[in-house]
Amino acid sequence: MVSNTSMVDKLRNSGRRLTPQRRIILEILDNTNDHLDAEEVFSRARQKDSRLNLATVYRTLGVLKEMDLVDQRYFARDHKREYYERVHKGEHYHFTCVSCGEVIEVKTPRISQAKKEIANMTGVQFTHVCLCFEGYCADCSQNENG
Amino acid sequence: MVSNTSMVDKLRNSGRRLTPQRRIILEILDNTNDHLDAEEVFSRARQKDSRLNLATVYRTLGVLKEMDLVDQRYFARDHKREYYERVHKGEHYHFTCVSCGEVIEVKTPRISQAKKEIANMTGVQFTHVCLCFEGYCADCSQNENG
DNA sequence: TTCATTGCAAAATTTTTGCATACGA
DNA sequence: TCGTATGCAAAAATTTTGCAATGAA
Repeated sequence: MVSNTSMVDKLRNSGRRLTPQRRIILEILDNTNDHLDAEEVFSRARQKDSRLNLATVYRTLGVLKEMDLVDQRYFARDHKREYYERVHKGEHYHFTCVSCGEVIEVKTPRISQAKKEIANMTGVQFTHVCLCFEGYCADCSQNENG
Repeated sequence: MVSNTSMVDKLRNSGRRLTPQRRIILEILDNTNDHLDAEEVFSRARQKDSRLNLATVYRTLGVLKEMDLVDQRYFARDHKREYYERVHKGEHYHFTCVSCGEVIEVKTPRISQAKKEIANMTGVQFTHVCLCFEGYCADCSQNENG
């Protein structure tokens, strides 16, 4: 299953254990392009192990995030809910259509450019950027309004 | 009291009422440069009217946001908590120091540049961008690490 | 007078935590 | 074996909602 090996090693090398529950959650995240929230991960994981608990999902996602194996993001539509995705994709951001709810991944060099410039001018040092775009996707733009 | 008049007019013109509670909340937001969350607005408002309710604060902030009188933002430190500020400032974003918690306002043309480019390339139409920067401020950068 | 708004309390939502038990290394 | 991880249930934290009462226009 994909490059699970390195993930497994990372887990083990950090003194953590690879439990069946974690294996299930890792596999779910590895084999989807969707952006999942904890509840959705939970519901998919439950199909493989009906005793798996929501708290375990939260704890596992926390561990994976801490190890930089997954990114935790927010989307515009429901900003308070956390979504997770594997980190192997390059730098990218998300655009959420307020009409149909579609999430589009967008790439732009402007953000890291902004970071560099701000860092130079102010002396700050970035560790993280959280960015979400919101608006109408191309389809909804045409169909709904001008 | 600053440009309260226009705000008051806007409220009234939209068929809404200017209650004492709203007057208090408007005044608080108008006379501070701090970034306040609902709880903080509530606590300041309570000093002027001890019967004012937290639900009223949330409802009022919702109304003001809907009317574009205040911006609702998220900061890096506690991303789930909503903060509010008057909109009369120009386009700007926030950098939160993960070490000392300071919030710095930053300006950059790169974001609207990114929006234009993305819009041109994909046909999407932006309504909103939520962005927060996180890292070490200049002081903490020097004192803590390299 | 009328309908938007308030206060209050209760609910909703999402995430976290305590603790005894289970199990991976 | 030993300490990390799990399940469960209960708590936490933030925001929303129902409803009767209030009060701005």
